[in-house]
Amino acid sequence: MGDLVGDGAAPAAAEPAPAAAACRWTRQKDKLLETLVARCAMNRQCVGGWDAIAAAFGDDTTAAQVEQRYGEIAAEVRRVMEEPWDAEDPAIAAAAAAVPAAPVKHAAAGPGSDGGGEEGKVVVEKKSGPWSEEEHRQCLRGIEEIGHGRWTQISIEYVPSRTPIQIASHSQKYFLRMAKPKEDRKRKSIHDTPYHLHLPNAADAHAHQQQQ
DNA sequence: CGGAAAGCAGAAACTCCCTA
DNA sequence: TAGGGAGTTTCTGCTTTCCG
Repeated sequence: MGDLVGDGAAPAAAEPAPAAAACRWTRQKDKLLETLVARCAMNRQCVGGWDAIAAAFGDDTTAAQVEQRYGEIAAEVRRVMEEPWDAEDPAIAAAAAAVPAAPVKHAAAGPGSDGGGEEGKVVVEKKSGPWSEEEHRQCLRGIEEIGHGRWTQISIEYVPSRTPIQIASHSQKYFLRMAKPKEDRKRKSIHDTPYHLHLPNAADAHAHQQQQ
């Protein structure tokens, strides 16, 4: 791995852009854009701004094109988040896929997992051990707002201190506990933390899990 | 267009820690 | 001290993407 995403495929370089305004956005470029923007957001600093991001593409993509494209993606995400949740709606699924993603998961990988020498790479420390109430609440919030099963996005946007695997595992335990009658809960746990989200999908998700 | 590879998510087993 | 709960790890299957 020598780059952020895309494996250095230089995606858009294959096809000459006829005009700057007609920049061709491939899925890979979108993903790279999301990653770069997320890096800026997570660092709370964006040295170079859109110019720097545009330069990172290594082709003739301009800062204006980058900004416009990100605006489109962000608008779509906002639209989805503001609408009533309907998991059946394919448009929502598509928009969810466009939510900015950062390469933070790599930070949780074992030693030597990064190729090394990647300057500026986002390194978010992933803690282990007991979950705090705040992490638990954020996790539930992520499940409620993004949806069950999108652990990677929940990790990025709601619980950056935990890896997607940790979140999946934690939610697995949570739903198992929720499935238990209260009288059977002999000990209190973090899962009993009073975050009263209605979790329309929580029960469904668990039922779904049980089916599979 | 078909096959191969990679990534992601689900499920379950294992281990450790804490509470009764 | 024993049992239960929580966190981690690993395996498996599915989906998506890339390459010939």
